[in-house]
Amino acid sequence: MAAVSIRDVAQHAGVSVGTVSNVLNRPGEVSAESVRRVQEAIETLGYVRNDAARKLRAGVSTTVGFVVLDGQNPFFGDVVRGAEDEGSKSGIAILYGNTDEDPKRERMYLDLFEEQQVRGVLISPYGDINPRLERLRARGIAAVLVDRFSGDGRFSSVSVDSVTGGRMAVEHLIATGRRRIAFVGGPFEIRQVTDRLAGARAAAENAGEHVDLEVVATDALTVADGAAAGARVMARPRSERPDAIFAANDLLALGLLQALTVEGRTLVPDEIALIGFDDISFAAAAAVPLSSMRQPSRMIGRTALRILLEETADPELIPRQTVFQPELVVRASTTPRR
Amino acid sequence: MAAVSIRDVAQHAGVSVGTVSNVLNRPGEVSAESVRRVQEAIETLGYVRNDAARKLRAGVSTTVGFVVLDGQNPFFGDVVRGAEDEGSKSGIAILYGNTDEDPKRERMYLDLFEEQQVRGVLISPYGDINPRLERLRARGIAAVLVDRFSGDGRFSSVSVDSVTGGRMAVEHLIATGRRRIAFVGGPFEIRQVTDRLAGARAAAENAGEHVDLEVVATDALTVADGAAAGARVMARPRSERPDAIFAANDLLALGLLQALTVEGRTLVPDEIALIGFDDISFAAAAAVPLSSMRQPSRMIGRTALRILLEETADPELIPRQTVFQPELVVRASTTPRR
DNA sequence: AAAACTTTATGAATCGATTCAGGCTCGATT
DNA sequence: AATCGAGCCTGAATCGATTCATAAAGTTTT
Repeated sequence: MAAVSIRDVAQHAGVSVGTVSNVLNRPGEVSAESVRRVQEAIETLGYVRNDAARKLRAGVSTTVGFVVLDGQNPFFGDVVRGAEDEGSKSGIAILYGNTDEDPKRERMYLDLFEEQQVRGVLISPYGDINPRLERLRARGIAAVLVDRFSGDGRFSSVSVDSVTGGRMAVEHLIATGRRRIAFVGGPFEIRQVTDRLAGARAAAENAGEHVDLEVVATDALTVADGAAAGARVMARPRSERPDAIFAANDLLALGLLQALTVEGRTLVPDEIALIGFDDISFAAAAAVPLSSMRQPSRMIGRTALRILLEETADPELIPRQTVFQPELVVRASTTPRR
Repeated sequence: MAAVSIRDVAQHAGVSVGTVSNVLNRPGEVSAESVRRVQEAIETLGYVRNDAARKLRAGVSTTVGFVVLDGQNPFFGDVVRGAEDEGSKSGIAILYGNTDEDPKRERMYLDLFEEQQVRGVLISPYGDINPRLERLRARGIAAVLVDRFSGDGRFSSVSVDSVTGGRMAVEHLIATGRRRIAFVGGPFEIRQVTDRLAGARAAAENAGEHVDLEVVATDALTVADGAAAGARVMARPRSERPDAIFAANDLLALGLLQALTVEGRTLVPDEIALIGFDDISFAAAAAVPLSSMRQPSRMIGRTALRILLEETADPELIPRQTVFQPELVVRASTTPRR
């Protein structure tokens, strides 16, 4: 418990505590000699700033909270990594919370972050979270929505156009000759899921000819749920199966891929084409390399954190919506071997 | 900035600040009436405890730092998730830092966590980190090594027996008839890598007959490095290639799997058997389902956090090493189709 | 040489929760 | 009636960094 405080440093350097604080925070206003002496004292005593005291007095925090929908999903791993990179430029650390699509956990983490008085919150929300975020804002804690468009414009957001992404995915399936398409995804409390489905519907309706679009609902966006959905599809007689599946994310798609096999032979892509969403790094390495809608995940994280810091620096800023466009990545899972 | 402090609550409830604090921290010593009034005041004013002030005065923190070697690796995602689960039981949040095998970043995060005066630190270290951790300990911050055995017993650790894992993996390769084995992994600053190699060497030496074991070094444990290593192997004449590869982790193995193809046909497992380490959830969904050494990743995280909390509660505790055994998971990548 | 600035340093007040020595009430004990 | 103790409450002191009004020293201007 060798608690070395700023007072000890001041004493050792033969200056006042105010001067030490100035060396730490605005070295320009201190003489070179004092800076040298203080720095030497810091060195020899092994002084480390007490962030709690700093936060208490100055009201500034060096942590940002990040509430993530699904920590297991490499997509969010990449997003967090982007935020982390951007944060480390300015000494910001990430307080991390994984909700696993559970509103209770979501609330818990927001409470925790409020107690911590984080500088701001990045959140990929489950359901409607605005009232809770408004309250944080009233306390001076900004929030930026990640991977979710802020419909009412009350908060800044960084997202990918999921509707367009859904449309592009299904257009691709139609272009490669598929007509009986299934959308696999859920729960529908997650906005990205409904958006991707909406885009898929639009594509099906605007196709020149008739296209079936059925919805296979899942409880969560995981590999296991994908496999379960795939098993349900496989349980049907062959003629009633879709000839293409658009999965709401790559985890579901990888699960589906595992399930869509008969006697060791996969039905993908010949009988059933399969496309996912996110283009996580494992999509390319899948049993059948997976076509997917790529999101610039790392850039989403970087951008979200940058906007958050800008907004906390200047609270006058008006919320702004940043929307990236997804990119179609075609691989074997939608390319029939002739 | 409606900063509601304990003072406001006290005033509203008509009691002193001391009483409010007591209601918050030891409600048993306060009359039922006071508890009621204070709670009502907290409710109506929307009071939230200021963790910075609490930390400053009481010296207790509700955050734990977690320094992770590679945030992109789903294995660590699982470990973090385990720690998070265990922490949320007692209102502990995770401050997250990803070093990406960079000692500078590792130091940066430890500095940051020290400033934050976290309750303790979980770390999967790169290279030798003991002196730095000793310093944290002197400051009252405990540390538990994750996924790394603490050789000198100075700190508690939770890990998997990597030597045994390496041995089991190579024994499996030998048992399925392979004799020219390559170990792909690096950098050797990472203890797990050297341990797995040591295990592999032991297996090769103790095999009844002669077994070749070559080492193909990589710069990092990523899919990209695995692919690069695979390309180097493929550049050799066919007769000089190994007939089995043990990759230091699954990311490398997945990269290798991508590289080990000739004209669209994979050499795995017929010409080259391939086994990884970690059994991340994507191993099963790979192009050729990947054999791997499974680690109980989530349990590692839970256990590490539990031990950390126990140690911070009672500093007298002696460091202890928890070692789980890995489990061989055989899939197609080491099972030759006859 | 006096006046007017600059530059730099000082140290007390402050942030909000916790702690703890001391005080008050009221019923029980002597 | 005096004393004691239990139960509860009070409020000042405290944690460590920052801030800011004030002062001291040094430099330039008149």
